Amino acid sequence: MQKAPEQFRFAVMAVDVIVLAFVDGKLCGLVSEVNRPPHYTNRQGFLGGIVDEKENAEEASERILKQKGNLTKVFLEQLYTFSDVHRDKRNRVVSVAYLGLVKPDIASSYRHKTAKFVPIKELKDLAYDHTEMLATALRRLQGKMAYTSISQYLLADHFTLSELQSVYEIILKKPLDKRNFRKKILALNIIEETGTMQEGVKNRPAALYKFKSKQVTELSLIV
Amino acid sequence: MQKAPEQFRFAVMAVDVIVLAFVDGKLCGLVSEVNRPPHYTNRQGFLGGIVDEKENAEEASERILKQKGNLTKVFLEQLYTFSDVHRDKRNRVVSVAYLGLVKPDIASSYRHKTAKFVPIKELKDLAYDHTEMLATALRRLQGKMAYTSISQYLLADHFTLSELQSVYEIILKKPLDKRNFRKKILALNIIEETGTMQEGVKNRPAALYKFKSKQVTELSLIV
DNA sequence: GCAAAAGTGTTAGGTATACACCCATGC
DNA sequence: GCATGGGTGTATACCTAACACTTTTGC
Repeated sequence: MQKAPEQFRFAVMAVDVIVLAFVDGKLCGLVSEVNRPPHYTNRQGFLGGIVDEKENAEEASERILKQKGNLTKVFLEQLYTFSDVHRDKRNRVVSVAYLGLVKPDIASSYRHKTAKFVPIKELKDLAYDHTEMLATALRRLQGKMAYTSISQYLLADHFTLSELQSVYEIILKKPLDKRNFRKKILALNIIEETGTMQEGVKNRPAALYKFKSKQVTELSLIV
Repeated sequence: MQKAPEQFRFAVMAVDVIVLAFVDGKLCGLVSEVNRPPHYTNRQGFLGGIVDEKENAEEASERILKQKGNLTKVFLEQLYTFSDVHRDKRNRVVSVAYLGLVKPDIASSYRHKTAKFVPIKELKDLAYDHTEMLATALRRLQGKMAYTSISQYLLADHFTLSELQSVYEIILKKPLDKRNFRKKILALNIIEETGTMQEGVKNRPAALYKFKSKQVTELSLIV
């Protein structure tokens, strides 16, 4: 694929990935330190980078997660493209933002020399326009929780109904009635019992469930 | 704003606007002829163009609609960014696609030397990846119809309940019960009677309604 | 008076909500 | 035996869906 004439290429094409996951029951974002004086010093930002010649934006997101965070097989969904002229104070960069979701078993054992999961409540004053990106990601996640099975990417393959309910409660920011939640989610017929139980917990062990399909499916409203 | 070093700027940043409107009761898209041999000859495509140095993607969309279609004040919403390496066979172009909605009174009297509204059923084999863009736009519109007041951008300022119902039926592709539709839409409290009636129709004149707010508001489900 | 679209209520079935107690396990 | 979270059913209010006839106007 050839490049267009140089005079038409004003902008750098970048991607940023807002990777979210539950760690210790808290919703966290994957960030690393940003230090680009003079405009951005000692700030945190999501992982991102420049799209190269031979890849599309989603492929770039995957590559960058691997290179800058040693993460693979992350669920990705395109969020929004941020193109304001001054969104990066250094020079013109247009960024296609992706939402990334990681299962809690991966996230809680995640260790990396630069990137780490930080509770979203502590993510203030991020570099570039990443605070706005985070808000966009949370809005999208809230919306999708209500009518899709996207929650499966925030849970281990086997999970309890209480864990599933907790994901809903934290993302939707409202408490749900346990009996009604169970009735509803079981009626949707998207999860099933694995036949196994929790082990090594200090209270009554819960039954473990799994999603029937690994796809995100559209549903009549969950909440 | 300075440009980034040339070697990072692989792609051209473009926008394409999928402008939709009702003309004669049919949902139509605004297209013009595309003739870019050898890859694209005698095809139709949505209006689009290159984002320039001093504007963001939404501003570029507005400028291009004005320049290439003499259209202003179009409702715009960012749809999706198309970045496949070969989506434009000539050279690497990343396009931020926008959904544009135009009211039927504007669309039905629209005349332009190159652009025209064509029923979407006749829009086959569009240039570039514009067929995929159209599908994305229709999906988005369907989704938003169900839980927002976005339909206001597809209706004249004053409209009848039957016109409103027809917009829903055509976009959602299913017939709705007249009595139930009226009950539901009035209960949402987003429209009100203007106090005026249709004139010059050859049947019983209908009451005219208008939206209370010019914003797109989120609602509990309409359908 | 006929064609065309406007306008209008009721009923039945299903869904959502509110709510409290017993159970299994580890320590 | 106590602390912790797991698991379960019912009654009511509300909402949804199905359905047909009369009214107003132009011609």
